[in-house]
Amino acid sequence: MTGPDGDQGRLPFGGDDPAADDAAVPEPSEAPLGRVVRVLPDVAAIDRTFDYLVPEAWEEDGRAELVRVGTQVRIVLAGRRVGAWVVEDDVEPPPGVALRPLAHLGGLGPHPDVIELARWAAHRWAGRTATLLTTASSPNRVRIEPAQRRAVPVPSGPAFWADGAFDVPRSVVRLAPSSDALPLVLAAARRGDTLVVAPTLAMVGRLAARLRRTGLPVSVVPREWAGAAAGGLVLGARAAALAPVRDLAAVVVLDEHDESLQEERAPTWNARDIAIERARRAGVPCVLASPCPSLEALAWGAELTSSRAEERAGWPILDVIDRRNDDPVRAGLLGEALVPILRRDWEAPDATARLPVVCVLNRRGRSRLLACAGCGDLARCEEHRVPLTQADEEVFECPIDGSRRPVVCAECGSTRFRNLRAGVTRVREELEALAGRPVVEVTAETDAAEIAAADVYIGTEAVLHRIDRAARVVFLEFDQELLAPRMRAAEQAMALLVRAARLVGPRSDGGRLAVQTRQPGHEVLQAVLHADPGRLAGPEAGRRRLLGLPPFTAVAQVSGAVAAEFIERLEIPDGADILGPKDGSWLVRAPDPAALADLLASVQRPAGRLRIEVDPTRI
DNA sequence: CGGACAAGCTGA
DNA sequence: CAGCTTGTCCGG
Repeated sequence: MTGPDGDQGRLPFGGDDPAADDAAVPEPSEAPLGRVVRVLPDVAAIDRTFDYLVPEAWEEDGRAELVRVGTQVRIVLAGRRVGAWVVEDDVEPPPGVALRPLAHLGGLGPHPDVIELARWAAHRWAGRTATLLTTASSPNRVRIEPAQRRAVPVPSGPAFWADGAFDVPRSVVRLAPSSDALPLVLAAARRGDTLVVAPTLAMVGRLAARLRRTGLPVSVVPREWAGAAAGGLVLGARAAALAPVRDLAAVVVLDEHDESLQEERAPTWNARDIAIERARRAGVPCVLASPCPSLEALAWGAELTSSRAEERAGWPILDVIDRRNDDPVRAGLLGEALVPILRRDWEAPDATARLPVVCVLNRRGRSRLLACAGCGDLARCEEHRVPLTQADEEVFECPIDGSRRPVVCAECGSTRFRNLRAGVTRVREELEALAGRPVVEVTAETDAAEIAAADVYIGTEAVLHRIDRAARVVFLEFDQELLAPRMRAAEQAMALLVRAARLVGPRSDGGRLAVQTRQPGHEVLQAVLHADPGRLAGPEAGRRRLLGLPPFTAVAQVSGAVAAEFIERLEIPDGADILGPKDGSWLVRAPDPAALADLLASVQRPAGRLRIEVDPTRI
C-alpha cells in the first residue's frame, strides 16, 4: 500500500498520495543528497521562497521529472500542508538549513515565462508574486504533460488592415464602437497561437462563440486553462494576460481603455500592461484596440485609424442637449428636448422599433452641482475645471486644492445658485409623466420580467451593463461625469459614451445618443459628436504632460493605518515626489512605472494595514 | 497565515 | 507563580 507499487494505475499527479500524506514526515536531512527545488507557497502572507528536496522515491516512479519550474506541489511548512509553485530548479540551498521533502505532486502550473512575468508584475504593482501566480494558475488540477494541438488553417479575412496591425510590434488600433474586432483576432491567429484579452467575460463569450464557428481551436480561460496550455487561440478577461499559451505568436487587447482590465484589489495590476510586457518578452507583436485609446496606449504604440468616413459610420449620432438656457429650478432635470425621445416620437427602423429608451443618471458623486440661478452657468473652478462645492452660505471651495472664492457667478455676477441634484425615484416619476408611459428603474436587483414590461428605463450607469440593446440612450446629467474632480474623468466619461454607443449601434442603423449638458463644447462631447476621439486625446495629453500626471509620470496612492510611517521611510530620489496627505492618503510620483516600483520596493513595509494602489483610477 | 514562544497581566 | 492574553517572529 505504501510501497512504490501502490501508485500503479494512478496518474502520478492525481489524487491523494498515501505514501507522502500518511507516513510519518521524514526527519529533515542535514546533508541534502538529492535534487533541491525552490518553491513559493500559495499563502498570501508568506512572500518568500523555501527550498525542498525532491523525494528519492519520485525518481523511481517518474514523478521527479514532472517537477520543474511552474509545477504545483504541496509542502509541509511549519507543520502544516500548503500549496506551492516550483519557481527554481536544482538550487543550492543555504548552508545549515535542514531540508524537508516535497509532500505531494500537484498539477501543471504556469510556464516559467509566466512565472517571470508574474514576478515582474508583482514588482511593477508593488504586490506579492503569489497573488499573481494564483491568477496565472488553473482553478483545477491539470495533467502535467499537456496535449499539443494540431494546426488549424485560419480563414483568411477580407480586412487587410487587420493584418497590417501586426506588421509593427506595437499598434494601437482605433476601432469605432460598432466595428467588429473579429478580423483583428483572425489576423492575429494567422500568425500562430494567440492571446486575446477583453474587459468582460460577456465580450469574451460572444467572441469565442464566433471564433469556434470558424473551426479554430479556442480556449476560454480560466475554465479551459488546460486547453490554453495546449495552444491555439486563448481568450479571457483580465486574468488571461497571465494564462498559458503554448507558442505565443501574437497578443491582442480589446477595449484596452476599459478600467475593468485593472484589478481593483491590490496589487492593482492592469491586464493591458501585463499583455504588453508579455508580448515584449516573447518578441511577438501586441495590438491594442479601442474606440477611444487611452493615453497610456497612445504613449506606448503607433495609432492606426480607419478613414474618417469609416470611423464615423461606426459611431451613433450624438444629440447634445444644451441646458445652459434652461431655468435649473423650473425645468428641473428634464428638458423639453427629451419629450420626443421619451415618447418614442421618431421614425424608427424596424430593427430598433421594439428596443427600449435607456436613461442614465449617475448619483454616485457626492459633490453637488451648482448652477447660477441667473444665467444657468455652472459654478466651477477656472483653474482646475471642476465643479465647485459650497463650503458655506457665502463661500465656494475647489475640491482639488481647497481654494476658496465668494459665491458669485463668473458669467453674470449673480449671487444666487441652485442645486441641480435630484434623486432617481423622483426623476423616474417625472420621466413617467413626461413620457406618458411606464418607466422602470433598473438596478442590479430589478428582475428580467420587470425590465421586459417597459420600454423606458432609468438607472445609474449600471443600467448600461444590464441592457444589451437600446433604441436610444439618454444621459440626463452628464456634467457630473465630465467635470468630476478626477484625473481620468474625461476618459471615463468617454468610456461611458462608448458603452452607450454599443447599445444603440451605429448611425446607419439609427443609433442615437442624447446628452443633457451645460458643457456642449466639452472635448468629450465634441469627440463623440465628430466621431473623432483624437479631439479628446490630444488636449488631454497636453494637460497631463503639463501637470506631470500619468502616462507622463507614474503615480501610486498609499493609504492605510501605517501609510504615514511607510511614506516617512521613503528616500525620494531626484525626479520623484510625494503629494499629500489628503484624506489620509499620499501620492507617490516617479518619472515612470519602473522608477516608481523601485522606489516603493526600496523600503521595508511597516507591519499593519497598508494599501498601495499603483496607477490609481480615482485620483 | 498559523504555530511557537516570550513578555506582560491577573488572581490567589 | 500558574494560567491566560497579547505581541512578535518565522517557516526550508
